[in-house]
Amino acid sequence: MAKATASRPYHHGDLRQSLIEAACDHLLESGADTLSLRALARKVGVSQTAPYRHFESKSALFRGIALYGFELMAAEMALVSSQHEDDAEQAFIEIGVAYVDFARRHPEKYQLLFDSALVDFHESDALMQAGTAAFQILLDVIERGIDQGVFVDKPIHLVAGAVWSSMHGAASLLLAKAPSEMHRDKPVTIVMEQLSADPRPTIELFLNAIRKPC
Amino acid sequence: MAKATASRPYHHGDLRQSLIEAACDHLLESGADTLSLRALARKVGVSQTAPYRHFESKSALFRGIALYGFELMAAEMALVSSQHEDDAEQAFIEIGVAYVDFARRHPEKYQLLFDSALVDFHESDALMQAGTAAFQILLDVIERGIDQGVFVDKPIHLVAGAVWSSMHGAASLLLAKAPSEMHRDKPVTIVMEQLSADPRPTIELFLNAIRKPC
DNA sequence: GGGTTGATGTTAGCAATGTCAACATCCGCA
DNA sequence: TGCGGATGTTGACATTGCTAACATCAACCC
Repeated sequence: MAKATASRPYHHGDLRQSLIEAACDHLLESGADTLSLRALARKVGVSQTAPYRHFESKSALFRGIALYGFELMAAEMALVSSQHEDDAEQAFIEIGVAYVDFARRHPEKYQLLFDSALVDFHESDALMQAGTAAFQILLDVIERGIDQGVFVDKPIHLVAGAVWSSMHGAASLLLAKAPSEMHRDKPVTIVMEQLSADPRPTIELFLNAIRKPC
Repeated sequence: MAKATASRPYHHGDLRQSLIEAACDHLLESGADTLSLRALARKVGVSQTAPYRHFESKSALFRGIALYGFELMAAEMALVSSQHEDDAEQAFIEIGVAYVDFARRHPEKYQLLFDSALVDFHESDALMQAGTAAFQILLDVIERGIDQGVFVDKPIHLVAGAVWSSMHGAASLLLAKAPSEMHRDKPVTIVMEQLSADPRPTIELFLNAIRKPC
C-alpha cells in the first residue's frame, strides 16, 4: 500500500519553497489565524507531517517566510539606492518609494516582517541579521546625506530612527484593509487613499524632517 | 451535582471585563498565538463555553480589547491636547509623547489596535468609529497649527497622514522586543534604545517635517 | 554491484482547541 | 407568583499542532 497515486513520486522535490508559497497565498487570501500546517500540506499534496521535516513548528514557518521577505526587500532597496549614489535626497525618496512599494506588492510578507505577534525576531539570528542588513541601507543613505551637507547634522541614529519609523508607519497604514463604503469620506479613509494613490508627497514630507534648514 | 465549590455563585458577575483583563495579562506575558478561550475561562473560573455568552468568537474578543484600548488612548490624547489649546506645536509634541507613552504602557492593547493579523477593523463599526475619533484629535491639532500659521500650508490630510505614520511607526518600533545581548551594538538596537529612552527628540524631528519653513 | 546512512515522507495517535447544541440556573419584572 | 431572557454548564465533534515509529529513496563508500 505505497503510493496514493502512481504518478506522484515519494519525494516532493521542492517542499520547502512550495510550503512558503502556499502559505503566502493563504495569508493573502484568508489571513494568519486560519492558516494550518495540515491544510498547507494537503494543498501541496503531502502528508500532514511532512512539513515538519522543513519547519520545526508553525512559527518556524512564519520565520522562514519573514526571512525570505527581508531578502527580497533588502535587494530592492539596495538596487534603487545604488542608482542614486551621488544624490542623497533623491536616493532617500526612491528608497522610501521602494519600501512602500514592497509593502504594497507583498503585503503578506511585509506584515510578517513587522508583526511581532506572528514572528519573534529574536528566535532567529538569520532573521535578525537580514533585518539589520535592510536597515543598514537606510543608514548609509542618511550618512551620505549628512556628509554631503544636505541633511540635518543630528545624530545619525536619531535621524535614521525617525525615518524608519515614518516609512514603516506609512507602509503599515497602507496595509490596513480598504475601509467599507460606510467610511468612504472619513478622514482615516482619505488619508489612506492619498497615501495609496501616491506615496511620494508623504515621503517628501519625511524628507523635510531631516533636510538641513535653510 | 451543581456547583463545584459551595462558595462560587452560579453567575460570575463581571465575566466580560474579567475576560478582557485576563486576556490582556496573557497577551502581555505569552503572546497572542498561545491565547485560548478555554484557558481564559479556566483562569477566570468559569466553564469552557461561558465566554461565548459575551464574545461570539475568539476574534470578537480581540476586537473587544481593541475597542477598550482605543477608548483609553483617545482619552489620554484628548486630555493633553486640551492642555495646550493655544500652542499647536507644543500640543503636537505632547500628543506624540502621549501616543508613544500609551503604546509603552499598554503594549498588548496597542499591538491589537494596529495588528491587522489579529483584528479586522471593518468587522466592527464601533471599532472603526473609535479609531476615527482618536485620529480626529490629531487632525484637530494639525488644523489648529495650520490656522495659526506655524505648520506648513499643505493639504491637511497629507500632513496628518505623514504625522500619523510617523507616530505609529515610532510606537510600533518601540514595541519590538528588546534585542538579545548578541545585537547590543547593532544599529537597530541603538535606534530602538534611543527612542525608548526619550521619544521627544524623535517627535521633534517629526515636527520639523511639518513646520512652516523659515 | 551490495550495503549503509541520512534526508525526506508516511501513518497512527494524543492532548488541546474553537465552536455548536441542549440543558440548568438565576435575576428582574409583570 | 411565575415567567422570560440573560448567563452559565455539560457534552460532543471536527480540526489542529506535534510526537513517535516506520517507510522510501538518493548518494556515497567498499
